[in-house]
Amino acid sequence: MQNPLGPIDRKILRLLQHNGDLTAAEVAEKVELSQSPCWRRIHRMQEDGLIERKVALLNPKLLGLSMTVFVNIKLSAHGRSNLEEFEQAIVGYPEVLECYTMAGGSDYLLKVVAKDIAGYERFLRDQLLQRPHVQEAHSNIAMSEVKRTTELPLD
Amino acid sequence: MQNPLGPIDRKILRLLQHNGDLTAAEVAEKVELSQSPCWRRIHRMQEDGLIERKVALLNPKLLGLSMTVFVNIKLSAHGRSNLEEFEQAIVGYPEVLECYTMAGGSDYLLKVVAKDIAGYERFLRDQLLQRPHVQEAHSNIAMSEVKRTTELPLD
DNA sequence: TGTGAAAAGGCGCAAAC
DNA sequence: GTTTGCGCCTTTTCACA
Repeated sequence: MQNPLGPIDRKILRLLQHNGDLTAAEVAEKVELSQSPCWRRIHRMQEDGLIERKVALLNPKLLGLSMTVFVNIKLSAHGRSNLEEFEQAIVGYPEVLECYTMAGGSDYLLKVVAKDIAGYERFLRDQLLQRPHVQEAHSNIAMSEVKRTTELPLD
Repeated sequence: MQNPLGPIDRKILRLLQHNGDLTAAEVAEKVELSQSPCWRRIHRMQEDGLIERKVALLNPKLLGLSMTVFVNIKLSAHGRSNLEEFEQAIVGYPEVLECYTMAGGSDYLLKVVAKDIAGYERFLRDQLLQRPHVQEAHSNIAMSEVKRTTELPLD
């Protein structure tokens, strides 16, 4: 892997993380390069894992997923196996989009989506709170979305 | 727009939000359909906005973005224009990936990425805290990532 | 690294059934 | 929804500066 990312590569990445449908030729045009080297750069960055994959982004509202909730979880037992078991379960829940271990007050922060309050409560009551060693779960409900992007800063 | 999403469409979406490189033919094969109707379904869902767009997902670690911070913001003045001005600024910051208005304690929740503590502090001190009417900013630092996906639940 | 060209096959898209 | 087909375009490679 060839690390120090040049300005051209940055530009390519910026384009691609905004529109994954762009072909090598289209990208080449926008970065003022010819096809081949542009294609090679893209290809290399994919192999390096810098470009992880391409995905289709869906519209949550149109799918009826109008709720986003951030949940702070605290466990009552912090043995290695307890943590691992909890984390594995989390990965398996499709309604949990993100999960981080946190410094400070709570052990985990989860980002959860649901259709509505009822749907969220069902997930909370029947799934999350049923897990062993879950001591606290503080739900913070998002009322509206100001910004949501997958584009990382490239400066 | 043709609303009640059938099980085949769901399956298509599930595939596409996992791998956006799949061609209509490949999707068709996996959902046991022939090319054309599959292509038409995908095309329709794009026009309907259900499939918003395709993007390349980059690896934050390899870009040196090893920090994720969730920031709770409280404003001191909640006039319409203050809120709008703040939100516009937020949208303009590339290091802010997500921002929601929250029910409860704080006004906004931001998800911010940075290279390291120093980089984050610079953003906090020089950008966020410099904005008018920002009263409080509580930073919650993510230590490790258990799960991170853009795939929405489709059940 | 860059440029230009070229082969081959795949893909989008539409028509007819 | 199916099968068929056309033609463009994309990807991928090579020789060369």
